[in-house]
Amino acid sequence: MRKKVTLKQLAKELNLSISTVSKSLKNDPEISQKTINRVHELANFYNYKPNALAVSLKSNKTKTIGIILPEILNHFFAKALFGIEQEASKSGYKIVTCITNESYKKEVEYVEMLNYSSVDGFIVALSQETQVLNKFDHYQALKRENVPIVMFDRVSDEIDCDKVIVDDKIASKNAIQYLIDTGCRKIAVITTIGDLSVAKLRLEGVKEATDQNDTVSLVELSLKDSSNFETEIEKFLKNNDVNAVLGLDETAAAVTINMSLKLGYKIPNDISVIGFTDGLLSKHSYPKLTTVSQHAEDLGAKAAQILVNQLNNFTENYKSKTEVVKTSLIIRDSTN
Amino acid sequence: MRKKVTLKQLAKELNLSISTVSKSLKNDPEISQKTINRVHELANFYNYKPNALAVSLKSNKTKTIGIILPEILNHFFAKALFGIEQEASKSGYKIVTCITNESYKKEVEYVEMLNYSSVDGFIVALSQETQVLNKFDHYQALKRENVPIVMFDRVSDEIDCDKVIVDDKIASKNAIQYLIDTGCRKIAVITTIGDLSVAKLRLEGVKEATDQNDTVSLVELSLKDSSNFETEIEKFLKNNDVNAVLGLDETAAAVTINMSLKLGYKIPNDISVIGFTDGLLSKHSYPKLTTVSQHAEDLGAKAAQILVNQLNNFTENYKSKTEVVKTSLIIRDSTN
DNA sequence: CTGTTAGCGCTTTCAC
DNA sequence: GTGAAAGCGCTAACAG
Repeated sequence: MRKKVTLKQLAKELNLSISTVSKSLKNDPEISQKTINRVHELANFYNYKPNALAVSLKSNKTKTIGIILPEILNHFFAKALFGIEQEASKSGYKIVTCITNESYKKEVEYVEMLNYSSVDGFIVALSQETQVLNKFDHYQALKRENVPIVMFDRVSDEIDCDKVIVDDKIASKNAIQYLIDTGCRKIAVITTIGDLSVAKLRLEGVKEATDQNDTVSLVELSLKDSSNFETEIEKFLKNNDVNAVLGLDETAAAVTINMSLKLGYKIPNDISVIGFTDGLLSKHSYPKLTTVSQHAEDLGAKAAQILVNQLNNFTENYKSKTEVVKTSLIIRDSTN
Repeated sequence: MRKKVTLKQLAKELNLSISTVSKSLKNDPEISQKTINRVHELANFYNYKPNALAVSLKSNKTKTIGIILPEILNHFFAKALFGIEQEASKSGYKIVTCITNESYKKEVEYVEMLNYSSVDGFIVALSQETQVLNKFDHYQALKRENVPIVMFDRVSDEIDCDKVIVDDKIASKNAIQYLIDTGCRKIAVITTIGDLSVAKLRLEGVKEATDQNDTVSLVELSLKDSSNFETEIEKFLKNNDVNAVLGLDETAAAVTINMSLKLGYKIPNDISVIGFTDGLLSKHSYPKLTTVSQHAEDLGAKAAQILVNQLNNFTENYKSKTEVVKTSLIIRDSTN
């Protein structure tokens, strides 16, 4: 078993002191060029790398970012994680990923654990339960210790930190407007995530669009986790003769498509469907689903960028901002 | 800015030595109950938690597992990651996730970085490029340092370590057999991942099944990353009058379904489709896709379990094993 | 029972 | 130019 080389061993072998070796490796001008060369040579030979743990203990920096996600099987968060990882690794940061499964308790545990593992900062998307309970002591604790936090997508006004969100309200307003413009008059809004902040914003956008237009009628269906989405949506579609559906989340949109097909409706001739989604569903579904793309990767990358920036230019009195990433309505032609 | 409390500060405030405080916190029987109580009280008051970095530096254990994944947008790996995270966190391990984007160079960099960050062990799925180049020095280096590695799904015979794989060969054999049993005689095999070890195994299974049955004819389509999958598959389906397709990966299967529908084929009446996939595609597609489920979560969980086990019972001479997780053919009735 | 000491691997100040 | 020494926060062997 070959162990990792330490400064001590290099020093011994070179008949130098540890501090001289350390300085040489940093090309400190104090040290003679000759010594520097000798040290580098041996260090290369042994493929010396400083022990990150020791460096961290000394510097109080770990070059590690803690990531708190509610889920990972949801493609939106997988994409966001990808964006985060790409951006973080560019700046030499590692990411420690924790998945709360939408549980408040797990979220608290993870935040504490990562904090005691001395991550340099956090990127967080709140769990559903946390948003419902509205309890954020675990983040306030971080703030007190001046640990930078960047929240994305699932955020809360009660925490003063940088945030990266999507323009949900405008996006859903635009989506509805698009449906209206293409001639839809009876529009349904279906969601399986009514509890979340994002769903509320999206609904506001819907209201704004329809309020300006009294020839349009609106029906809503909000499904709980416990219900059978397929059955409920099928029933809903049968009972409400709508000519368009806006799915506020990917599941709602996908199930709507499938149930429409099952009922023999032609898309988009009989019924138009738009979904909030970044998933494969929409990419590979047939007929193609028109979607509000949330640019999850950008969202994640942006969050990482902001955090890394903060970590690199630490300032005592920092004023936090909220960055809004624009969505886009991706219209996919189903005849293609 | 409130900083974290250290043993030193507790000791000072209690007029005790650091070591007495340290022992008290561990309820060392050497220490008087009274002292123990005093210490615990103050520690609770300050919400003391040992500095993980210092503990790691001392113990040479970080309670951290390095995860090397080729991608994360692929649902299979997202599920595997989920399984890993769940299992690891059960045992108090954190995971540091790195995504190679199928690049050999990035893989090497990440492995080295994580190793110098002193992760306790690795869970790896090889990148495509690494499998093609067949270069594994970065893992041999770990082996020399006795760092445990568990590989899953994308593995190599050239590295002696624990492996968790899926019974790809048997699975595809069974899938083909199922198609034959349900009356298919002209069967196509389509893949977009021809380079990977798993694809090769799956193809072997196909051959075994068809070799035993000379009334069955087989056509193959292997697509490169560069080609336009949709166009190619559509053309292929038009030119080959097959009555069944086995997609060796999710993309192949999904695109096949879509193109079949586009061409007006009824599934499964005109054409049967089975796909190797664990994705949402199959879950939400309509008509339902019959799939070979690779139990990605189980795969990840198993890998984590094996690694944690090794980490907890370190033995100098360990004989590595390969664990095979069974797939299952999930037959989804499209009329339902 | 409690305290002293050394050491994990590194950085950095201050002497020589 | 080089080295000794202190210290990051913790553990553990050893003394008292």
